[in-house]
Amino acid sequence: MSELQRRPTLMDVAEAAGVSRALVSIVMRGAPGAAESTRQRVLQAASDLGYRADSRARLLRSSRTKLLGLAFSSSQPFHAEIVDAAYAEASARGYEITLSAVAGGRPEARAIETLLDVGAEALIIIAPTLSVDNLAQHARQVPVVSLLRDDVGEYVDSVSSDDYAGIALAVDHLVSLGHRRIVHVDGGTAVSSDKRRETYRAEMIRHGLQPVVVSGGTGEEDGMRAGHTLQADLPTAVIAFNDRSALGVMECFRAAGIGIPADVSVLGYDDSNFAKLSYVQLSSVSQDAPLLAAAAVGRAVDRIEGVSSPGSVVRTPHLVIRKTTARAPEGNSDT
Amino acid sequence: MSELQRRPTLMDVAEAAGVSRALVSIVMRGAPGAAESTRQRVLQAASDLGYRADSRARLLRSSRTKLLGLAFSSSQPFHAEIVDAAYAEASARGYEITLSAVAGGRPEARAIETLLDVGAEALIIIAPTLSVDNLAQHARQVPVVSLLRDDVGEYVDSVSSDDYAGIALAVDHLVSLGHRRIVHVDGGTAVSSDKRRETYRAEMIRHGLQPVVVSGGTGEEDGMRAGHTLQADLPTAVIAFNDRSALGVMECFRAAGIGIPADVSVLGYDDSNFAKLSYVQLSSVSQDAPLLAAAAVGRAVDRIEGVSSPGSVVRTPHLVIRKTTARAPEGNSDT
DNA sequence: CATGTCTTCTAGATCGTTCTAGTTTGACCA
DNA sequence: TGGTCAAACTAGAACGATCTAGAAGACATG
Repeated sequence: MSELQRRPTLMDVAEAAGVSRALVSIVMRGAPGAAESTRQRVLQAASDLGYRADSRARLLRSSRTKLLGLAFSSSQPFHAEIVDAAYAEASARGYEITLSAVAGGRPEARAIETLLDVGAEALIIIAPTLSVDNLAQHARQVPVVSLLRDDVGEYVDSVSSDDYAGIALAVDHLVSLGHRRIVHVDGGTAVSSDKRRETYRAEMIRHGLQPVVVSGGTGEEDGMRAGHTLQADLPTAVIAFNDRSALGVMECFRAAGIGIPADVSVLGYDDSNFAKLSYVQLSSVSQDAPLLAAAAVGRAVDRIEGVSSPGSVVRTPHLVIRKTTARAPEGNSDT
Repeated sequence: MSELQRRPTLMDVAEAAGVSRALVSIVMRGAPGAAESTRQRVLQAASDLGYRADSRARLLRSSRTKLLGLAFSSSQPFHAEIVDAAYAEASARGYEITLSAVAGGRPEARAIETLLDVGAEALIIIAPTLSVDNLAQHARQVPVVSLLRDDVGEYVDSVSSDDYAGIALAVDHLVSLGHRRIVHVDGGTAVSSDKRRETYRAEMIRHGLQPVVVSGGTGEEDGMRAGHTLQADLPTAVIAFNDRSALGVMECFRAAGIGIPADVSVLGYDDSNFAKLSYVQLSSVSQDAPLLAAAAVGRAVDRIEGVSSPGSVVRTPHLVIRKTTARAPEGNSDT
C-alpha cells in the first residue's frame, strides 16, 4: 500500500490556479468578489487536486461549521426514523448533521461532549435524560433543542409531541368503539412515561371509567411481562407506552390464544416503521417522526442564525388505525 | 436568554497562573516538563476558569483527531449493534467515534464526505456498496476498513464474517436434525447475498440434497413474500438471509397455521437482539457483532498508528440454537 | 489629467492550540 | 569558584482556514 497522500490545502489550490489563498477562500465559500473566469479556474484546480476544506481550521477562524449535533439512542428504532428525517431537513437548510449515539456503556454526557468536540453549532438531543441544570449549562455554550421531552427549563428549546392529546386520542378512539375496560401499560422510567400515565388516568376518569395501570417499559420484553399480568383479569383494550411494548403484549396474548382484536384491542404509540408491516398492522398514535425532526432542525438552525422564534414547539399527534383495534366484544362490560 | 459565553483559552489560564501558554499546554496534556507545584497551580487556575481545551485548535495543530469515522445504515438493527460495540472498543483504544448514517436520501458517498470533513483519521464502513475503485480512492487519503464485505480490493482492509462457514453450519445443523428439504430464502441485492446463496447450493449438493432458492431480501416484508411462495410446496426447513427476513417467514407460516418448529424449522442469520427476545427465540447464525466491531476498530487504529497487520480478517460465525429449529417431522422425506 | 468609484485581487493578522528550539535556573561536582 | 547538566520554563513559528484593510487596474467624469 502506497504512502497516504497529504490532504491538499488552500495554499496548494492557490498555487495551482496562480492566485492568492484569500481568493481561493472566497471562491470556495461562494462569497462575492471574484471574477467569473477566475472562479472557474479556481474551482477547476480545486477539483483536480481533490481539495476539501478542513472544517477544523475553518471553524477555528470563523466559528462556523454548519454542523448540527444529534444525540440519539441506538437501541430505539423510533430514534432511527427521526435521524433519517433530520438528515433531509438539515441538508435542505444547508447544514450537515453529526451523530452521536447513547449506547450501553456510553452515557449521554459523553455523547454530547463528542458532538461539541467535532464542532457542532447546536445540539439536538432526542429524549434527553440529563437534568435541567445540566442541559442549561450546555445551553450557555450552544443552542440546545430537546426532542420528545418538554420540561427542560427556560434555556433549552423543546420540540415535542402533545402527549396529552395523543393519549386523549387513544382513549377516545377505544371508548368510541365501545370499550370500557381499557388498561394502560406504562413506560416505566422512560422520559414521557409519567405524563402519559397521568393523562391516561385523567382521561379515563373524564369518561367515567376506572383507570388501571400496569407497569411496563420501552421494550418487547416489558410488554410481554405486562401481558402476563393482564391475563389474570383480561381487559377489552390495552394502550401501550410504545409500539415495541405493544408488540410484546400482543405476542403474549397470541401465545395464550387470545384473539386480537377479537378479544382484546391493542393500541401502540409512535407509529414506528414496524407498526406498518403487513403482519403487524398495529393501530398506533403517530408522532410523525419527519415533522418532529424537521421542527427540531428548524429550531436549531433558527437559533444559530439568531432568528427569534418560540422556545418550544408542540405538535399534535394523530391516530393511525390499522387492524389491532376493533369494536369491544359484546357482553364484556366493566368491573 | 443570556449571551453565549466566550470560552476561556489557554492564554486566559496562562495569565491567571502567571506562566506561559506553552507551559499550560504541557500541563493540560499531562506531558512531562512541568514542576509539580506549578502543575497544581495551573490546574487550579484552569478549573477556576472552567477551561476546556478547544479540540478544533488542538487537532488543527497536532494533526491528530483520534477520531474514527463509522458509516452505517440507519435502517439495519444489526448495524446498530455493531455501532454500540464499536464505541466500547474505540474508547478502550483511546479513540472517539463519529457516526454518519446512510439513509433514504443520503447516499454512502455523502456519508463518507461528512466523516472526512470532521477529521476522521480512518473510515470504517459497514457493508459498503461503493465500487472497489471508489473505495480505493478514499483509501489514498485515510485507511479504510470494510465491515461485512470482503471483496474490496487490495487497498482497503476488510473485517468480515465467514459466510461460507456460516451457511455450512446452518445446513449441517438442519441435516443433522434429519431435514432433507431445506430451502434458502436469499437476500436479494444485499451485499453478501450472492455468496451465501452459492454456498448454500454447494453445501446442499455436498450433502446429496436438492437446493431450492426462493428470492427474498433484507426486511420482514421480503420474508413474508417468500413465505407465501413456500406454502404451495412446504419444505421442512428454511434458512433465511437474515433474522428480519426469518421473522417475516415465521409470521407468514404462523398466520397459515403452520407450526414452528413442529412442521417447519426456521433458521435466521445475524443473531440480532430481537432473535433473543423470549417470544421470538429464533435459532440463528451469530456473526458476533461485538467481535466484528472490535476487529474493525482494531484494524483501523493499527493502520493509523502504522502497525502492520494482515489486510483482511475473517471471523468464523457460530450457531445459536434456540426454539425455531427441531428434528424434522417424520415421514416427510424428500422429493 | 487628476479624481473618484468599481471590481478584483492580495498581504498579513488572526483563531487557540502544539511544536521546536531555545534560555534560564539551580543542583552538583571537581 | 566555575563548569556541566538536567529540569523547568518560554518565545515564536507552525497548523489551515477566514477576515480586514488596502493595492492595482479599469473606466467614467469633470
